[in-house]
Amino acid sequence: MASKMNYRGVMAGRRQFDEQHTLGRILDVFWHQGYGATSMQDLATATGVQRGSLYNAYQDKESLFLRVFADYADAFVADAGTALDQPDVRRALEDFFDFTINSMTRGTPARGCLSTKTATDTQADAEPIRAAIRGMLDRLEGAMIERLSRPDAAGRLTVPPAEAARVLVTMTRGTVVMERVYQDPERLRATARSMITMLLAGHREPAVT
Amino acid sequence: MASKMNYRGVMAGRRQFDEQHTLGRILDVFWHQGYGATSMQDLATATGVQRGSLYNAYQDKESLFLRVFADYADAFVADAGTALDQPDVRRALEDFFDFTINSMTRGTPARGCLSTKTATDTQADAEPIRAAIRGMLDRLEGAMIERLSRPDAAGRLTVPPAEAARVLVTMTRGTVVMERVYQDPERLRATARSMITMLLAGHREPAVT
DNA sequence: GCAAACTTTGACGATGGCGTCAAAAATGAA
DNA sequence: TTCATTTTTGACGCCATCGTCAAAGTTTGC
Repeated sequence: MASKMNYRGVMAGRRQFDEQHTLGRILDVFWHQGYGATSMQDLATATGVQRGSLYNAYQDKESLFLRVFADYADAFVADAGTALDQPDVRRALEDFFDFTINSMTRGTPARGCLSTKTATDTQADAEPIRAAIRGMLDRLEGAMIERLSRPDAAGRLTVPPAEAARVLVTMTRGTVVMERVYQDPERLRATARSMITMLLAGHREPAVT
Repeated sequence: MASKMNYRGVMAGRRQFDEQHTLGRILDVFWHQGYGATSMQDLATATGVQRGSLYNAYQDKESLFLRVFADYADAFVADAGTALDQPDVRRALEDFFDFTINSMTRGTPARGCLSTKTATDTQADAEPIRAAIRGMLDRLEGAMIERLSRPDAAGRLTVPPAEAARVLVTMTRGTVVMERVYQDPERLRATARSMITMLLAGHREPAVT
């Protein structure tokens, strides 16, 4: 039952580390430091798992990144979809931007946005990584199109839903960059509100309840 | 007159390299590789100037970056201002986005946007660097506010000039990220046109001549 | 109970980065 | 002419990273 250790303190045979916990830590390190600036040693230190064990379990840094990025992307898209699922369009879009802004300003120092950091990281230009980011943004755009196509939104937009969705997704990427530069969440929210006003400037603005 | 070489091939006494040419090369390397991923050795190799000479002339990597970034920012803001200086607002904004898109898609592979790469580079988080980026974006925003405040624009905007300027600058940053991910300049231009339509959706759209 | 498969560990050599330094030589001012 | 200044060069020591590997031990299946 109880694991024994050999003369070097080695326990072996089955995986010794809690995978969920370890992957969570690893996501955190990538998120804060960025893909390119993170070494396998950084991950080993942060998790308490030896470098060799990580190589053994996950092949290499790229595979490990893709593994944790998938979890990150799933959670992000799901939460964004939840935020968008509001009866009032303006409210839905505000919640959407609030979610993205809160996500990137969390942590000390603020961790920023993993997908954007990775997208602009010259050391993360492998095709599988870029494909993963594309996949996430495509899903995000899809969720946005769905929301903007609902009856309550359609008549109020200054451009068609598909165009609007692309603008909004692009805008969230810009917001991420501005966060890095100005470190001012309130400023980001204000800019997001301006964006929403532009989008909904078209027609019949309902009274705010 | 003619420089002589010592037994090691050394020429010394005055600066041996063409500073303009060297700084141009260095800007290019930073632009393509990003600040964090660029080593002093990379710069030495790219310019043909020895590592020690670069240290001697420019102190360290950060100072060198700030030096070439200043030139880059000056040129970028000036060219953006030129693009904005069109009689028709829509045309001005289209030219503005065309300029930024052309700037980032130039080169093979496309070099992207230096300020955005740097803003999201975790290894470029020193305050002087962040201040330099802020300075450039502030100037860009200023030029945009100026253009949007002209009589021909004021009446057509769906939000006030200062708000619109901030949205548009943020949008250019987002465009940069989308370029990295999708590598499709035409897509970027289409998104920019949608953005402009949203902004100008307010009132009296003049006939296109 | 035995053998095969798996995990952990520490070490290996190669590579490359960093910032510094002294030697060598050319320049320009006194 | 002389001498202080400047520039270039190659080498220095230190440290981190990389991917791999064999040894050791545990677990599982037979």
